Amino acid sequence: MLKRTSAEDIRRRLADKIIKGQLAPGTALDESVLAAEFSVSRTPVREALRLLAASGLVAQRPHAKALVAKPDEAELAGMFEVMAYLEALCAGLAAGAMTSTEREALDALHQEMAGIVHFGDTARYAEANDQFHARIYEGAHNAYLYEITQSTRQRLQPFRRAQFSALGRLAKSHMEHGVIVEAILRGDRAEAEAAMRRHIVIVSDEVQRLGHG
Amino acid sequence: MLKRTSAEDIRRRLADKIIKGQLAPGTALDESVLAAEFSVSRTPVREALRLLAASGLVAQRPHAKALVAKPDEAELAGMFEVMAYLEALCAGLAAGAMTSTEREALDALHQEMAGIVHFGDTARYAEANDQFHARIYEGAHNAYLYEITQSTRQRLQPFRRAQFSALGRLAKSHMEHGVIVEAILRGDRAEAEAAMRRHIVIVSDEVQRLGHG
DNA sequence: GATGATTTGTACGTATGTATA
DNA sequence: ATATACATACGTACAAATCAT
Repeated sequence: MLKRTSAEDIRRRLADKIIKGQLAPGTALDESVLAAEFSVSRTPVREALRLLAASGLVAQRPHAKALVAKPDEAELAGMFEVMAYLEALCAGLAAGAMTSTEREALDALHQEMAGIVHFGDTARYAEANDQFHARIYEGAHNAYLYEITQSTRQRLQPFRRAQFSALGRLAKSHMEHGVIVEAILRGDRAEAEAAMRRHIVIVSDEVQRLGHG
Repeated sequence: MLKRTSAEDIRRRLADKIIKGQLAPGTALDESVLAAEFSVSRTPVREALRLLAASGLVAQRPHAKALVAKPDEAELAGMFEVMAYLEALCAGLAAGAMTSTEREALDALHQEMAGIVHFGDTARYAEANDQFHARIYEGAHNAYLYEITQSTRQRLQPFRRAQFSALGRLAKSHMEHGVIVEAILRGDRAEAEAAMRRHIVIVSDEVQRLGHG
């Protein structure tokens, strides 16, 4: 899927900015401005915006400026609900399908994250957390499931950014991971699924609580 | 999401052709040829192809012609696995969330399909079948779930086309639907989920059996 | 393996539709 | 409400890269 085109490059850079919160939901994306910013013509910018719209990060209407997607409360709740189910499915399948190498790598990463928690490095934890979940998605050994789960995660990322700032959330998150890892390592599909589901529901609740406050 | 642009129009028409099998998996899509066919320039055609690539119906590589997507056996199996899970999730949620109006409409459609089965009209049944499943997706009252389930269904459509040609499949399909409808009508989430899952697994097996020859 | 024909990728200009004064 | 300004949608020309020969 790698495309060495300017359009693909711009797509990736814009997606990064949206995911990292440098472009807040609701922000207007002017083609000419972006073209100047990236030193290209409007054509590849247009194509990048189209792709972002297709993946749901951007909302487009004919003849109107593209906006960074801004789902309302209900839409967000629905997406988090689906996210919980998808991640749970990944964890359950991973418990049954992961190779021993993958299981060891997951366990190693989990141990490593204990150290990050200890130092309270939220930025590094957030990064490792993405990797942790990605490894479980991969572990399900289902390319399509990986694709849609990762895509859903990306789409929700702008709204989960501050989650680890909450007091004690880092340590709790790591403990929840521990239950998931244990279940996956012993091949307990049902418990892996249930534990992941609980984990994501907690994250969703936390995020939506913060969103309201 | 409605776009009155030539690009969106072309996207829809191409998607239709792919879904209906008029453009077989693996077929090359030449931008200039399509432009001539639709009496427009290459620009809107390119954008349509980009959107189709994003939704997974076509595969694009830089500087190479776009091809109608042709997943291999393993990818197809993975997609069907996810499909079963997503549809089951929809059915389960629908059992709990549908309004009485929606329940009645679903039941009415199911009854109507009994007549279609009786006449053995496979084309009409296929159409009604899409509607049947779509109503259940809607009934889950989750816009995002609707979106990805429908998208997955579309992506699989080219590979499920001949399913109702199999002897007796029409009647069996309708019976399986009956179990699902009954569970949804009485609000039995677990059974609705399980019944839908069984239904999709049967369809998947049937399709993949036919695919092998 | 190199070269030419063909096709995609990008730039830019015009037309069309939207939004604001 | 009408008109003006402005951004997007589309068409066309050229550049770059692929793949067939």
